[in-house]
Amino acid sequence: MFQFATKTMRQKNKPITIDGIDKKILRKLMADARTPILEIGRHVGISGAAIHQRLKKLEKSGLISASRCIINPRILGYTTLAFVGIHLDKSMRSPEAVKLLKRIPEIIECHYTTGNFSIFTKVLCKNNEHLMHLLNDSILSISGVTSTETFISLDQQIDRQIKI
Amino acid sequence: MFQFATKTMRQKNKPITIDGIDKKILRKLMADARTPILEIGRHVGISGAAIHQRLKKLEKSGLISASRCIINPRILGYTTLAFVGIHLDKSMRSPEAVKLLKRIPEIIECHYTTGNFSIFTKVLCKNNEHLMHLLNDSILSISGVTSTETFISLDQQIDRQIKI
DNA sequence: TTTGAAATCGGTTGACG
DNA sequence: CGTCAACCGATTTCAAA
Repeated sequence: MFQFATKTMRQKNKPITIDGIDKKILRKLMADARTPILEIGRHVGISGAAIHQRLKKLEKSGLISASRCIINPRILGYTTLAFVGIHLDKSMRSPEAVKLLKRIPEIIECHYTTGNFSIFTKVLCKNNEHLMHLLNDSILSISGVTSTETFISLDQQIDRQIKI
Repeated sequence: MFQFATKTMRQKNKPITIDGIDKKILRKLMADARTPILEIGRHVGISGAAIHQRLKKLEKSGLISASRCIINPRILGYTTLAFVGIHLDKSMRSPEAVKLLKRIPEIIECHYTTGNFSIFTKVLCKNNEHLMHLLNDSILSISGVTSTETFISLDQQIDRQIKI
């Protein structure tokens, strides 16, 4: 099976230009990472060997950065998705805070941001009570975190990658 | 090759309990969706056929919802990631706005949220100038959108799925 | 870049413990 | 749930166009 290189295996990225065939390959694999190379080949009208080579090129360029199976958190009882903006005391060094945030499994994204917050996170909880404990017991207990603002996702209407 | 079922093929989700072997399978596939079933089998110490059966179970449960290859937008020149909160006029029906937002390819996430915004989005742009045009020409030009607030991601420190 | 062929390996199924 | 065996299809490599 064609397998994408891991980070440590990967060489320095090469500049790349992608054509229509590359786009078709990417679209197929963005929809289903396990689409067989031969099936892609039949779809775009060239041989599997050619798809294989193009895939190696796309991978070396860094454009394909990973392939993941996507877990539906609802099935595990995680039904609350929220965004949490974090205000840090100006005496607090952000990297320290982020180091501690990385240990909190409910935090699935964390960004340094411009605007009203020092740090902006996306979190996944079982329910609102779980979210409350996450805020009070985990996030607000980090020294330097002065306050948070929470935006609970009531319904996600769009979830997609960059358009190819 | 093992391929995950598409949405239309999938049956109604069944309740599920997952054990340690299931967790190992999931972790492998979350890291690389193209890991061969036989390799997973060698890793956890059971046959490929058994892994195959478990995978079908995990898929039917809905826990594995997709498998995607992940594109690195930077390679295509998209270097600006931002969160944009949107305020809607109370006369505007949100579904209308969302319908229009879906047509904007730079918007990769869109949520109805609690808190200060009607709608909260995640957007991907080539640079700050592109972001400015997205805000002024695309988002703010939607009728009912009264104002936006932008949080540009300066650096993403965490990006992961739910912990299994 | 693409191809076809050859060799190797993986996915899938069914019968059975 | 698990194995094994058998079949079929996919991946990978390479010489050649």
